[in-house]
Amino acid sequence: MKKSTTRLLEENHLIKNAVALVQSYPKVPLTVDCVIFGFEENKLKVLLIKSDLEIFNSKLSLLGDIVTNNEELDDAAYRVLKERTGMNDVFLDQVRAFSHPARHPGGRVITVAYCSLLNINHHELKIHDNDLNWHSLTTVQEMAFDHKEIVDACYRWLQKRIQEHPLGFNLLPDKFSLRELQNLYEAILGITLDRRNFRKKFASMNLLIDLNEMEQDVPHRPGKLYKFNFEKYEKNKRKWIGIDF
Amino acid sequence: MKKSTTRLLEENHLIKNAVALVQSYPKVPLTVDCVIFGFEENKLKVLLIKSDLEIFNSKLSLLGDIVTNNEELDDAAYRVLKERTGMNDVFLDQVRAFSHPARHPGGRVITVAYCSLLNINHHELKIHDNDLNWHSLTTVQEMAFDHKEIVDACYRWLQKRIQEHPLGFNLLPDKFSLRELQNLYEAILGITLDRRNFRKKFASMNLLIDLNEMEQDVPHRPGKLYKFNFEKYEKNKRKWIGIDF
DNA sequence: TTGTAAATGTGTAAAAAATACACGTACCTT
DNA sequence: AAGGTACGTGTATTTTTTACACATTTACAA
Repeated sequence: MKKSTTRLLEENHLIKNAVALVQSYPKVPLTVDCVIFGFEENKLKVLLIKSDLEIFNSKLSLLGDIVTNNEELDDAAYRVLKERTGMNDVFLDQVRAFSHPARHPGGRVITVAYCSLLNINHHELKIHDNDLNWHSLTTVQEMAFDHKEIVDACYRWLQKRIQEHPLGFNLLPDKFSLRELQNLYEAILGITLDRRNFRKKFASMNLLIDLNEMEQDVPHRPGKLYKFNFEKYEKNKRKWIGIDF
Repeated sequence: MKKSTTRLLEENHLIKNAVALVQSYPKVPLTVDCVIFGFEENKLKVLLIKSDLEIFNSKLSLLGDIVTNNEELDDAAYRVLKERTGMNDVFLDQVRAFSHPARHPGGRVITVAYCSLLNINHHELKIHDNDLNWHSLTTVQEMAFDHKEIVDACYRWLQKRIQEHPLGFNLLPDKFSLRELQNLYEAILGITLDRRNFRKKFASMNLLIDLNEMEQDVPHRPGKLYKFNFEKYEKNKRKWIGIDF
Protein backbone atom coordinates (compact mmCIF):
# COMPACT_ATOMS: atom_id res chain seq x y z
CA MET A 1 0.00 0.00 0.00
CA LYS A 2 1.35 3.39 -0.95
CA LYS A 3 1.56 5.92 1.78
CA SER A 4 0.12 9.33 1.17
CA THR A 5 2.43 12.32 1.04
CA THR A 6 0.89 13.73 4.19
CA ARG A 7 1.59 10.50 6.04
CA LEU A 8 5.15 10.47 4.83
CA LEU A 9 5.74 14.02 5.93
CA GLU A 10 4.28 13.33 9.30
CA GLU A 11 6.43 10.26 9.78
CA ASN A 12 9.45 12.21 8.74
CA HIS A 13 8.65 14.76 11.38
CA LEU A 14 8.34 12.13 14.06
CA ILE A 15 11.66 10.63 13.10
CA LYS A 16 13.25 14.05 13.31
CA ASN A 17 11.87 14.38 16.81
CA ALA A 18 13.32 11.02 17.75
CA VAL A 19 16.67 11.97 16.27
CA ALA A 20 16.67 15.22 18.20
CA LEU A 21 15.91 13.30 21.38
CA VAL A 22 18.76 10.88 20.88
CA GLN A 23 21.11 13.72 20.07
CA SER A 24 20.32 15.19 23.45
CA TYR A 25 21.48 12.00 25.19
CA PRO A 26 24.84 11.90 26.90
CA LYS A 27 27.30 9.63 25.15
CA VAL A 28 29.92 7.31 26.47
CA PRO A 29 32.89 5.53 24.92
CA LEU A 30 32.10 1.87 24.52
CA THR A 31 34.44 -1.06 23.97
CA VAL A 32 34.28 -4.83 23.78
CA ASP A 33 36.76 -7.10 25.50
CA CYS A 34 37.23 -10.75 24.60
CA VAL A 35 38.22 -13.38 27.10
CA ILE A 36 39.57 -15.99 24.73
CA PHE A 37 40.06 -19.38 26.28
CA GLY A 38 42.21 -22.17 24.94
CA PHE A 39 43.27 -25.56 26.27
CA GLU A 40 46.82 -26.83 26.18
CA GLU A 41 48.90 -29.16 28.30
CA ASN A 42 45.82 -29.95 30.34
CA LYS A 43 45.50 -26.36 31.38
CA LEU A 44 42.95 -23.74 30.62
CA LYS A 45 44.70 -20.82 28.95
CA VAL A 46 43.64 -17.31 28.19
CA LEU A 47 44.93 -15.20 25.32
CA LEU A 48 46.36 -11.91 26.52
CA ILE A 49 48.35 -9.01 25.22
CA LYS A 50 50.60 -6.55 26.93
CA SER A 51 48.72 -3.35 27.46
CA ASP A 52 49.85 -0.63 25.12
CA LEU A 53 48.78 2.01 27.59
CA GLU A 54 52.03 3.27 29.07
CA ILE A 55 50.46 3.85 32.43
CA PHE A 56 49.93 0.13 32.81
CA ASN A 57 53.57 -0.54 32.30
CA SER A 58 53.04 -3.60 30.13
CA LYS A 59 50.56 -5.26 32.41
CA LEU A 60 48.50 -7.96 30.78
CA SER A 61 45.33 -6.93 29.05
CA LEU A 62 42.44 -8.54 27.25
CA LEU A 63 41.97 -8.21 23.54
CA GLY A 64 39.50 -5.49 22.96
CA ASP A 65 38.60 -2.57 20.82
CA ILE A 66 36.24 0.31 20.59
CA VAL A 67 32.81 -0.31 19.18
CA THR A 68 32.54 1.61 15.94
CA ASN A 69 29.57 3.50 14.59
CA ASN A 70 26.55 1.38 13.92
CA GLU A 71 28.38 -1.77 14.79
CA GLU A 72 26.63 -4.49 16.73
CA LEU A 73 28.45 -5.53 19.88
CA ASP A 74 28.62 -9.13 18.67
CA ASP A 75 30.16 -7.97 15.44
CA ALA A 76 32.71 -5.86 17.24
CA ALA A 77 33.75 -8.83 19.33
CA TYR A 78 33.99 -11.05 16.26
CA ARG A 79 36.05 -8.39 14.57
CA VAL A 80 38.52 -8.33 17.46
CA LEU A 81 38.70 -12.08 17.39
CA LYS A 82 39.23 -12.23 13.66
CA GLU A 83 41.87 -9.52 13.66
CA ARG A 84 43.88 -11.15 16.40
CA THR A 85 43.49 -14.82 15.68
CA GLY A 86 42.58 -14.93 12.01
CA MET A 87 39.83 -17.35 12.92
CA ASN A 88 36.21 -17.48 11.86
CA ASP A 89 33.46 -19.63 13.25
CA VAL A 90 34.66 -19.36 16.75
CA PHE A 91 32.43 -19.77 19.75
CA LEU A 92 31.63 -16.36 21.18
CA ASP A 93 29.02 -15.21 23.64
CA GLN A 94 28.30 -12.03 25.53
CA VAL A 95 28.87 -12.25 29.25
CA ARG A 96 28.08 -8.84 30.66
CA ALA A 97 28.90 -5.17 30.72
CA PHE A 98 31.39 -3.60 33.10
CA SER A 99 30.81 0.01 33.94
CA HIS A 100 32.79 1.14 36.95
CA PRO A 101 33.45 4.85 36.36
CA ALA A 102 37.12 4.51 37.22
CA ARG A 103 37.80 1.29 35.37
CA HIS A 104 39.79 3.13 32.71
CA PRO A 105 42.48 5.62 33.77
CA GLY A 106 41.64 7.83 30.81
CA GLY A 107 38.08 8.42 31.95
CA ARG A 108 34.78 6.77 31.61
CA VAL A 109 34.73 3.79 29.27
CA ILE A 110 32.14 1.08 29.44
CA THR A 111 33.03 -2.34 28.15
CA VAL A 112 31.03 -5.39 27.22
CA ALA A 113 32.82 -8.66 27.94
CA TYR A 114 32.68 -11.62 25.61
CA CYS A 115 33.76 -15.16 26.23
CA SER A 116 35.33 -17.06 23.39
CA LEU A 117 36.48 -20.65 23.12
CA LEU A 118 38.93 -21.85 20.52
CA ASN A 119 41.25 -24.68 19.70
CA ILE A 120 44.77 -23.46 20.30
CA ASN A 121 46.31 -25.77 17.74
CA HIS A 122 43.90 -24.78 15.04
CA HIS A 123 44.94 -21.18 15.20
CA GLU A 124 46.66 -18.89 12.86
CA LEU A 125 47.64 -16.60 15.64
CA LYS A 126 49.81 -13.64 14.98
CA ILE A 127 51.64 -14.34 18.19
CA HIS A 128 54.76 -12.55 16.97
CA ASP A 129 52.81 -9.32 16.53
CA ASN A 130 52.52 -7.70 19.81
CA ASP A 131 53.38 -9.76 22.83
CA LEU A 132 50.21 -11.68 22.23
CA ASN A 133 50.41 -14.87 24.25
CA TRP A 134 48.62 -17.66 26.01
CA HIS A 135 48.68 -17.61 29.80
CA SER A 136 47.65 -20.21 32.31
CA LEU A 137 44.46 -19.00 33.86
CA THR A 138 45.64 -19.98 37.31
CA THR A 139 48.84 -17.98 37.13
CA VAL A 140 47.44 -14.77 35.73
CA GLN A 141 47.52 -12.21 38.50
CA GLU A 142 47.71 -8.51 37.97
CA MET A 143 46.11 -7.14 34.86
CA ALA A 144 45.44 -3.76 33.33
CA PHE A 145 42.10 -2.01 33.90
CA ASP A 146 39.55 -4.25 35.60
CA HIS A 147 40.52 -7.06 33.29
CA LYS A 148 41.27 -9.51 36.05
CA GLU A 149 37.75 -9.07 37.29
CA ILE A 150 36.45 -9.61 33.77
CA VAL A 151 38.51 -12.75 33.32
CA ASP A 152 37.22 -14.09 36.62
CA ALA A 153 33.63 -13.36 35.68
CA CYS A 154 34.06 -15.08 32.32
CA TYR A 155 35.70 -18.07 33.94
CA ARG A 156 32.79 -18.48 36.34
CA TRP A 157 30.45 -18.03 33.40
CA LEU A 158 32.28 -20.77 31.52
CA GLN A 159 32.23 -23.14 34.49
CA LYS A 160 28.50 -22.76 34.69
CA ARG A 161 27.80 -22.92 31.00
CA ILE A 162 29.89 -25.98 30.37
CA GLN A 163 27.65 -27.85 32.77
CA GLU A 164 24.62 -26.89 30.76
CA HIS A 165 25.93 -27.22 27.22
CA PRO A 166 28.77 -29.22 25.73
CA LEU A 167 30.86 -26.15 24.95
CA GLY A 168 34.12 -27.88 25.71
CA PHE A 169 34.44 -29.25 22.21
CA ASN A 170 35.23 -25.78 20.96
CA LEU A 171 38.46 -26.00 22.91
CA LEU A 172 39.57 -29.35 21.50
CA PRO A 173 40.96 -30.45 18.15
CA ASP A 174 38.52 -31.99 15.71
CA LYS A 175 39.71 -35.41 16.75
CA PHE A 176 40.17 -36.11 20.42
CA SER A 177 40.25 -38.97 22.85
CA LEU A 178 37.94 -39.37 25.80
CA ARG A 179 40.88 -38.81 28.10
CA GLU A 180 41.51 -35.41 26.54
CA LEU A 181 37.86 -34.56 26.92
CA GLN A 182 37.89 -35.57 30.54
CA ASN A 183 41.07 -33.61 31.22
CA LEU A 184 39.37 -30.58 29.77
CA TYR A 185 36.36 -30.86 32.03
CA GLU A 186 38.52 -31.52 35.04
CA ALA A 187 40.64 -28.47 34.27
CA ILE A 188 37.70 -26.15 33.78
CA LEU A 189 35.69 -27.33 36.74
CA GLY A 190 38.68 -27.85 39.00
CA ILE A 191 37.52 -31.27 40.09
CA THR A 192 38.44 -34.85 39.34
CA LEU A 193 35.94 -37.13 37.70
CA ASP A 194 35.54 -40.88 37.67
CA ARG A 195 36.70 -42.15 34.32
CA ARG A 196 34.06 -44.81 33.87
CA ASN A 197 31.20 -42.56 34.87
CA PHE A 198 32.49 -39.77 32.68
CA ARG A 199 32.59 -42.05 29.65
CA LYS A 200 29.19 -43.43 30.48
CA LYS A 201 27.73 -39.95 30.60
CA PHE A 202 29.11 -38.89 27.27
CA ALA A 203 28.17 -42.20 25.71
CA SER A 204 24.58 -41.69 26.85
CA MET A 205 24.49 -38.27 25.19
CA ASN A 206 25.15 -39.75 21.78
CA LEU A 207 27.04 -36.67 20.69
CA LEU A 208 30.34 -38.38 19.98
CA ILE A 209 31.16 -39.95 16.65
CA ASP A 210 33.59 -42.82 16.85
CA LEU A 211 36.20 -42.25 14.14
CA ASN A 212 37.67 -45.74 14.37
CA GLU A 213 41.05 -44.15 14.65
CA MET A 214 43.60 -44.30 17.40
CA GLU A 215 45.78 -41.71 19.05
CA GLN A 216 49.28 -41.50 17.61
CA ASP A 217 52.57 -40.88 19.34
CA VAL A 218 51.39 -41.40 22.86
CA PRO A 219 53.80 -43.16 25.26
CA HIS A 220 51.20 -45.70 26.30
CA ARG A 221 48.26 -47.58 24.97
CA PRO A 222 46.51 -45.20 22.57
CA GLY A 223 42.88 -44.31 22.98
CA LYS A 224 40.15 -44.16 20.38
CA LEU A 225 39.50 -40.88 18.64
CA TYR A 226 36.13 -39.22 18.42
CA LYS A 227 34.67 -36.12 16.91
CA PHE A 228 31.83 -34.04 18.21
CA ASN A 229 28.48 -34.27 16.46
CA PHE A 230 27.90 -30.54 16.09
CA GLU A 231 24.97 -31.02 13.74
CA LYS A 232 23.07 -33.22 16.11
CA TYR A 233 23.75 -30.88 18.99
CA GLU A 234 22.62 -27.82 17.04
CA LYS A 235 19.46 -29.61 16.03
CA ASN A 236 18.56 -30.47 19.61
CA LYS A 237 20.00 -27.41 21.27
CA ARG A 238 16.65 -26.13 22.40
CA LYS A 239 15.74 -29.35 24.11
CA TRP A 240 19.10 -29.46 25.81
CA ILE A 241 18.89 -29.82 29.54
CA GLY A 242 22.34 -30.19 30.98
CA ILE A 243 25.37 -32.27 31.62
CA ASP A 244 25.62 -32.29 35.41
CA PHE A 245 28.96 -33.44 36.68
CA MET B 1 55.59 5.87 50.96
CA LYS B 2 55.79 9.33 49.52
CA LYS B 3 56.18 9.55 45.80
CA SER B 4 58.87 11.80 44.39
CA THR B 5 57.87 14.85 42.43
CA THR B 6 59.40 13.38 39.30
CA ARG B 7 57.32 10.26 39.70
CA LEU B 8 54.17 12.29 40.18
CA LEU B 9 54.82 14.38 37.12
CA GLU B 10 55.46 11.30 35.07
CA GLU B 11 52.28 9.66 36.27
CA ASN B 12 50.37 12.79 35.52
CA HIS B 13 51.71 12.71 32.01
CA LEU B 14 50.66 9.11 31.53
CA ILE B 15 47.18 9.84 32.75
CA LYS B 16 46.96 12.73 30.32
CA ASN B 17 47.90 10.34 27.55
CA ALA B 18 45.19 7.95 28.64
CA VAL B 19 42.66 10.74 28.80
CA ALA B 20 43.61 11.88 25.32
CA LEU B 21 43.18 8.34 24.07
CA VAL B 22 39.73 7.98 25.55
CA GLN B 23 38.74 11.34 24.18
CA SER B 24 39.56 10.05 20.73
CA TYR B 25 37.08 7.20 21.14
CA PRO B 26 33.72 7.34 19.42
CA LYS B 27 30.84 7.69 21.84
CA VAL B 28 27.38 6.22 21.85
CA PRO B 29 24.21 7.00 23.74
CA LEU B 30 23.63 4.37 26.39
CA THR B 31 20.47 3.48 28.28
CA VAL B 32 19.25 0.89 30.71
CA ASP B 33 15.90 -0.84 30.41
CA CYS B 34 14.23 -2.69 33.26
CA VAL B 35 12.03 -5.70 32.75
CA ILE B 36 10.12 -5.62 36.02
CA PHE B 37 8.21 -8.77 36.78
CA GLY B 38 5.40 -9.15 39.24
CA PHE B 39 2.98 -11.95 40.11
CA GLU B 40 -0.76 -11.48 40.49
CA GLU B 41 -3.81 -13.63 39.95
CA ASN B 42 -1.54 -16.56 39.22
CA LYS B 43 -0.05 -14.79 36.27
CA LEU B 44 3.38 -13.41 35.62
CA LYS B 45 3.07 -9.70 34.94
CA VAL B 46 5.43 -7.15 33.57
CA LEU B 47 5.41 -3.45 34.38
CA LEU B 48 5.16 -1.31 31.26
CA ILE B 49 4.58 2.27 30.28
CA LYS B 50 3.19 3.79 27.14
CA SER B 51 6.04 5.02 25.04
CA ASP B 52 6.31 8.78 25.12
CA LEU B 53 7.94 8.76 21.70
CA GLU B 54 5.24 9.97 19.34
CA ILE B 55 6.45 7.78 16.55
CA PHE B 56 5.51 4.72 18.57
CA ASN B 57 1.96 5.89 18.91
CA SER B 58 1.60 4.85 22.53
CA LYS B 59 2.98 1.39 22.05
CA LEU B 60 4.09 -0.30 25.24
CA SER B 61 7.60 0.31 26.40
CA LEU B 62 9.92 -0.82 29.16
CA LEU B 63 10.94 1.49 31.96
CA GLY B 64 14.31 2.85 31.07
CA ASP B 65 16.50 5.87 31.12
CA ILE B 66 19.76 7.17 29.87
CA VAL B 67 22.88 6.31 31.80
CA THR B 68 24.27 9.50 33.23
CA ASN B 69 27.86 10.56 33.53
CA ASN B 70 29.96 8.35 35.73
CA GLU B 71 26.98 6.29 36.71
CA GLU B 72 27.32 2.55 37.06
CA LEU B 73 24.86 0.59 34.97
CA ASP B 74 23.54 -1.17 38.06
CA ASP B 75 22.98 2.18 39.71
CA ALA B 76 21.17 3.52 36.69
CA ALA B 77 18.84 0.54 36.70
CA TYR B 78 18.21 0.92 40.43
CA ARG B 79 17.50 4.57 39.89
CA VAL B 80 14.88 3.80 37.25
CA LEU B 81 13.32 1.25 39.54
CA LYS B 82 13.28 3.59 42.49
CA GLU B 83 11.85 6.48 40.53
CA ARG B 84 9.05 4.43 39.09
CA THR B 85 8.12 2.10 41.92
CA GLY B 86 9.41 3.92 44.98
CA MET B 87 10.94 0.64 46.10
CA ASN B 88 14.37 -0.13 47.46
CA ASP B 89 15.92 -3.50 48.03
CA VAL B 90 14.43 -4.99 44.95
CA PHE B 91 15.95 -7.92 43.15
CA LEU B 92 17.76 -6.67 40.07
CA ASP B 93 20.26 -8.31 37.79
CA GLN B 94 21.85 -7.47 34.48
CA VAL B 95 20.77 -9.67 31.61
CA ARG B 96 22.57 -8.41 28.54
CA ALA B 97 23.17 -5.53 26.15
CA PHE B 98 21.14 -4.94 23.01
CA SER B 99 22.90 -3.11 20.25
CA HIS B 100 21.10 -3.40 16.93
CA PRO B 101 21.96 -0.17 15.08
CA ALA B 102 18.33 0.41 14.13
CA ARG B 103 16.74 -0.48 17.43
CA HIS B 104 15.95 3.16 18.15
CA PRO B 105 14.26 5.27 15.48
CA GLY B 106 16.25 8.30 16.57
CA GLY B 107 19.57 6.72 15.78
CA ARG B 108 22.06 4.53 17.48
CA VAL B 109 21.31 3.82 21.12
CA ILE B 110 22.68 0.86 22.98
CA THR B 111 20.75 -0.46 25.95
CA VAL B 112 21.58 -2.78 28.77
CA ALA B 113 18.64 -4.88 29.94
CA TYR B 114 17.97 -5.61 33.59
CA CYS B 115 15.58 -8.09 35.09
CA SER B 116 13.81 -7.13 38.28
CA LEU B 117 11.45 -9.07 40.52
CA LEU B 118 9.10 -7.46 42.97
CA ASN B 119 6.02 -8.11 45.01
CA ILE B 120 3.14 -6.32 43.34
CA ASN B 121 1.20 -5.84 46.56
CA HIS B 122 4.15 -4.41 48.38
CA HIS B 123 4.48 -1.56 45.98
CA GLU B 124 4.09 2.13 46.21
CA LEU B 125 3.67 2.39 42.51
CA LYS B 126 2.85 5.66 40.94
CA ILE B 127 0.51 3.89 38.60
CA HIS B 128 -1.55 7.04 38.03
CA ASP B 129 1.47 8.90 36.70
CA ASN B 130 1.92 7.98 33.20
CA ASP B 131 0.00 5.02 31.95
CA LEU B 132 2.26 2.85 34.00
CA ASN B 133 0.64 -0.53 34.30
CA TRP B 134 1.01 -4.24 34.84
CA HIS B 135 0.48 -6.46 31.82
CA SER B 136 0.12 -10.19 31.54
CA LEU B 137 3.31 -11.46 30.02
CA THR B 138 1.43 -13.80 27.73
CA THR B 139 -0.76 -11.09 26.26
CA VAL B 140 1.90 -8.47 25.59
CA GLN B 141 2.40 -8.33 21.87
CA GLU B 142 3.68 -5.32 20.02
CA MET B 143 6.06 -3.06 21.84
CA ALA B 144 8.14 0.00 21.10
CA PHE B 145 11.76 -0.34 20.03
CA ASP B 146 13.06 -3.91 20.38
CA HIS B 147 11.44 -4.12 23.77
CA LYS B 148 9.48 -7.26 22.98
CA GLU B 149 12.73 -8.99 22.19
CA ILE B 150 14.18 -7.72 25.46
CA VAL B 151 11.17 -8.91 27.44
CA ASP B 152 11.43 -12.33 25.82
CA ALA B 153 15.12 -12.56 26.59
CA CYS B 154 14.53 -11.59 30.21
CA TYR B 155 11.72 -14.08 30.55
CA ARG B 156 13.92 -16.88 29.27
CA TRP B 157 16.62 -15.65 31.62
CA LEU B 158 14.17 -15.78 34.51
CA GLN B 159 12.94 -19.25 33.62
CA LYS B 160 16.48 -20.49 33.71
CA ARG B 161 17.57 -18.64 36.81
CA ILE B 162 14.59 -19.66 38.86
CA GLN B 163 15.64 -23.25 38.42
CA GLU B 164 19.05 -22.49 39.81
CA HIS B 165 18.19 -20.10 42.61
CA PRO B 166 15.04 -19.56 44.65
CA LEU B 167 14.36 -16.16 43.15
CA GLY B 168 10.61 -16.64 43.15
CA PHE B 169 10.28 -15.36 46.68
CA ASN B 170 10.98 -11.87 45.47
CA LEU B 171 7.67 -12.01 43.65
CA LEU B 172 5.60 -13.12 46.63
CA PRO B 173 4.34 -11.36 49.75
CA ASP B 174 6.33 -11.87 52.93
CA LYS B 175 3.82 -14.48 54.02
CA PHE B 176 2.67 -17.02 51.51
CA SER B 177 1.24 -20.50 51.31
CA LEU B 178 2.85 -23.40 49.55
CA ARG B 179 0.05 -23.33 47.01
CA GLU B 180 0.92 -19.74 46.09
CA LEU B 181 4.55 -20.69 45.76
CA GLN B 182 3.67 -23.59 43.50
CA ASN B 183 1.37 -21.44 41.38
CA LEU B 184 4.24 -19.05 40.92
CA TYR B 185 6.62 -21.72 39.71
CA GLU B 186 4.00 -23.20 37.44
CA ALA B 187 3.27 -19.80 35.94
CA ILE B 188 6.89 -18.95 35.31
CA LEU B 189 7.90 -22.31 33.96
CA GLY B 190 4.68 -22.95 32.11
CA ILE B 191 4.34 -26.47 33.48
CA THR B 192 2.28 -28.20 36.13
CA LEU B 193 3.95 -29.74 39.11
CA ASP B 194 2.98 -32.50 41.46
CA ARG B 195 1.90 -30.97 44.73
CA ARG B 196 3.43 -33.54 47.03
CA ASN B 197 6.73 -33.60 45.22
CA PHE B 198 6.85 -29.83 45.10
CA ARG B 199 6.31 -29.55 48.83
CA LYS B 200 8.83 -32.28 49.47
CA LYS B 201 11.44 -30.43 47.46
CA PHE B 202 10.99 -27.16 49.25
CA ALA B 203 10.85 -28.91 52.60
CA SER B 204 14.18 -30.56 51.85
CA MET B 205 15.73 -27.18 51.08
CA ASN B 206 15.01 -25.92 54.59
CA LEU B 207 14.54 -22.40 53.35
CA LEU B 208 10.98 -21.96 54.50
CA ILE B 209 10.07 -20.78 57.97
CA ASP B 210 6.74 -22.03 59.24
CA LEU B 211 4.90 -19.04 60.68
CA ASN B 212 2.22 -21.11 62.42
CA GLU B 213 -0.35 -18.92 60.80
CA MET B 214 -3.10 -19.74 58.39
CA GLU B 215 -4.39 -18.12 55.26
CA GLN B 216 -7.35 -15.82 55.81
CA ASP B 217 -10.37 -15.22 53.63
CA VAL B 218 -9.93 -18.16 51.32
CA PRO B 219 -13.13 -19.95 50.23
CA HIS B 220 -11.81 -23.34 51.24
CA ARG B 221 -9.58 -24.94 53.77
CA PRO B 222 -6.78 -22.43 54.49
CA GLY B 223 -3.15 -23.40 54.11
CA LYS B 224 -0.25 -22.71 56.42
CA LEU B 225 1.76 -19.58 55.86
CA TYR B 226 5.52 -19.49 55.48
CA LYS B 227 8.20 -16.93 54.98
CA PHE B 228 11.42 -17.30 53.07
CA ASN B 229 14.63 -17.62 55.01
CA PHE B 230 16.61 -14.99 53.11
CA GLU B 231 19.43 -14.97 55.62
CA LYS B 232 20.06 -18.65 55.34
CA TYR B 233 19.93 -18.49 51.57
CA GLU B 234 22.34 -15.57 51.40
CA LYS B 235 24.72 -17.39 53.69
CA ASN B 236 24.77 -20.48 51.51
CA LYS B 237 24.35 -18.79 48.16
CA ARG B 238 27.78 -19.81 46.95
CA LYS B 239 27.19 -23.46 47.66
CA TRP B 240 23.83 -23.31 45.97
CA ILE B 241 23.39 -25.90 43.29
CA GLY B 242 19.90 -25.74 41.94
CA ILE B 243 16.25 -26.50 42.29
CA ASP B 244 15.53 -28.68 39.27
CA PHE B 245 11.87 -29.10 38.55
C1' DT C 1 -27.33 -28.52 60.94
C1' DT C 2 -26.01 -30.98 57.57
C1' DG C 3 -24.11 -32.00 53.28
C1' DT C 4 -21.16 -30.60 49.53
C1' DA C 5 -17.38 -28.45 47.24
C1' DA C 6 -12.68 -27.29 47.26
C1' DA C 7 -8.15 -27.30 48.54
C1' DT C 8 -4.97 -28.89 52.31
C1' DG C 9 -1.69 -32.23 54.15
C1' DT C 10 0.66 -36.42 54.06
C1' DG C 11 3.76 -41.44 52.62
C1' DT C 12 5.28 -45.08 49.91
C1' DA C 13 6.63 -47.81 46.11
C1' DA C 14 8.85 -47.88 41.64
C1' DA C 15 11.95 -46.03 38.35
C1' DA C 16 15.83 -43.47 37.04
C1' DA C 17 20.13 -41.38 37.84
C1' DA C 18 24.40 -40.88 40.18
C1' DT C 19 28.03 -42.88 42.45
C1' DA C 20 31.64 -46.05 43.92
C1' DC C 21 34.66 -49.29 42.65
C1' DA C 22 38.67 -53.32 40.13
C1' DC C 23 40.75 -55.89 36.68
C1' DG C 24 42.22 -57.53 32.28
C1' DT C 25 44.16 -55.43 27.90
C1' DA C 26 46.92 -52.95 24.47
C1' DC C 27 50.63 -50.40 23.30
C1' DC C 28 55.17 -48.14 24.21
C1' DT C 29 59.70 -48.13 26.12
C1' DT C 30 63.79 -50.01 27.59
C1' DA D 1 60.71 -59.98 27.34
C1' DA D 2 59.24 -57.33 31.08
C1' DG D 3 57.41 -53.35 33.15
C1' DG D 4 54.97 -49.08 32.93
C1' DT D 5 51.01 -46.58 31.68
C1' DA D 6 46.70 -45.46 30.32
C1' DC D 7 42.74 -47.80 27.94
C1' DG D 8 38.26 -50.04 28.13
C1' DT D 9 34.55 -52.06 30.45
C1' DG D 10 30.15 -53.70 34.20
C1' DT D 11 27.78 -54.07 38.36
C1' DA D 12 26.10 -53.20 42.89
C1' DT D 13 24.69 -49.41 45.94
C1' DT D 14 22.86 -45.19 46.96
C1' DT D 15 20.41 -41.21 45.95
C1' DT D 16 17.07 -38.72 43.51
C1' DT D 17 13.02 -38.34 40.97
C1' DT D 18 8.67 -39.62 39.80
C1' DA D 19 3.98 -41.39 40.18
C1' DC D 20 0.11 -41.82 42.71
C1' DA D 21 -4.69 -41.75 46.67
C1' DC D 22 -7.12 -40.71 50.63
C1' DA D 23 -8.54 -38.57 54.85
C1' DT D 24 -8.98 -33.73 56.72
C1' DT D 25 -10.29 -28.93 57.22
C1' DT D 26 -12.80 -25.03 56.15
C1' DA D 27 -16.46 -22.20 53.68
C1' DC D 28 -20.74 -22.11 51.80
C1' DA D 29 -25.34 -23.31 50.53
C1' DA D 30 -29.45 -25.82 51.19
